[in-house]
Amino acid sequence: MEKSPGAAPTSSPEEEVAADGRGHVEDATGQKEQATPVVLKKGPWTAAEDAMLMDHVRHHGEGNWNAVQRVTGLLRCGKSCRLRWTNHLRPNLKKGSFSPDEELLIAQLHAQLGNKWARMAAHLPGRTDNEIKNYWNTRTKRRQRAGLPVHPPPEVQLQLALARRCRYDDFSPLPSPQELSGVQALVGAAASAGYASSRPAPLDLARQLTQTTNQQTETVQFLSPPPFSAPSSPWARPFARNAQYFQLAHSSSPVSPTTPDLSLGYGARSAGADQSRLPPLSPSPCPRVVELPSNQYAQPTPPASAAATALGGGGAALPDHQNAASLEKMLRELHDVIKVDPPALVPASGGAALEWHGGGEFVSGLQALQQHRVDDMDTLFGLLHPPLRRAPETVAAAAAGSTHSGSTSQHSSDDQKPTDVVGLGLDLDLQVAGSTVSSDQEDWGLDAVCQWSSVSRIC
DNA sequence: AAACAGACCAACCGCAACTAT
DNA sequence: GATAGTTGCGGTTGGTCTGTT
Repeated sequence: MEKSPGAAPTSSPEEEVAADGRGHVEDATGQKEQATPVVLKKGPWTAAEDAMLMDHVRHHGEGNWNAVQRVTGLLRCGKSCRLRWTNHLRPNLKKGSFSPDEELLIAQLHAQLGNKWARMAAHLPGRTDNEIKNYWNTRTKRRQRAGLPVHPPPEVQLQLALARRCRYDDFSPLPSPQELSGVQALVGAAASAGYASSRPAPLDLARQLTQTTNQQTETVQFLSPPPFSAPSSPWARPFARNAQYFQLAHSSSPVSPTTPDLSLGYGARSAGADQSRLPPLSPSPCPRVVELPSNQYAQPTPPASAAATALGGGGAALPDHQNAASLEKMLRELHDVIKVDPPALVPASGGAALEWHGGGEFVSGLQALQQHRVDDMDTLFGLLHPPLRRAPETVAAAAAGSTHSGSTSQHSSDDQKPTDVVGLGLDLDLQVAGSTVSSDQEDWGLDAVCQWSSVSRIC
């Protein structure tokens, strides 16, 4: 796909324009407006031109680009020479696709800086502003076409915040529920449109995951999107294309051995880039968090994901709704946006009510969680911003109501579940009917019929 | 196999800031 | 201080490639 810098010339004489660097160009008839114009070439550079430019820089150094034409006779304006050198010829340029780390960093930088490509490039050694700009624009376009927000989805923002906490002890604020309102908007739209049924998961995530990840303990991405997320959203499509980034990341990952856990469900394209020089802004592995059992995905859903799980985890038929198609699309996008994990854990006898009161605490419902998750959730909450920690009474309630004493390592995958609720700022009262949860984590919820009976409260 | 659409990339353009005269 | 020249930046365009219909 990538064109070589020295691609064969495609410019024809018609592509050449007369210019002396001060805007003297041919008129429509080809007549020169000046008597002695220098005809400067446009279009792709040839290998010979590259060689001339490189030779010039070698002998005269960078800068004074307008002199290149005078000194070497190269029929390119200074601007063009500078661009060519900067973007293609200068040493230490990193060619190839962006690594997941770089993509993460770009997303973060763009959220902070906006379209300041040059400043962003300063954080990405070997990358050019043009490269970053192109990268971002293609994704922006894609997302806009899909009617999705341009910036990373909420869980990515949360992920970034968590990564900072893990790696740099950075306790800057987590995304607020307000900042995460995009997800709620989708959920609310679904609710207000009367969507009260479940749909089949875009893909049978849990089953696939159960089959593919139960054998061994892997390093998994903390709060990562599900590995087989339906590629209906632009955030998820690249993920689907590069599933190796987003699934279980072995230490021997061919992609990014040093940064296996923070790849995102958006935009990853290729591997092999040097990961060793990440600037401080780049999130990176968080060993004390990411070493999770491989059955993480097969375990009960985070309360947070419960919202989306209710949409995607059930096996019932599509709703008989006149807008079912559009809703289906919307909900699928929602599913992608929040990167739903397998269906929610619920007590065998009924529904689990989980409430998140925007910036407050979990105040109810956690007793439905089982004992063996408590310690891990505590660990998780310890990573979060203090206001997001669980209320002590909730912890106690969860402990009291538990009947399991499974090992932490076995069930730490649940860490992320409550966090999802917190991070996504969802105020849910999710009821999952018709499902039972066995102690066997593989059984839960796949065939449940989920209902959004109280979803309107979100709005 | 052909047509089409989307993704990706290189390069150009215009403008603004900076520097030299 | 005014002007010209240079450099840097961001927006945009057009070509090529790839995947899909």
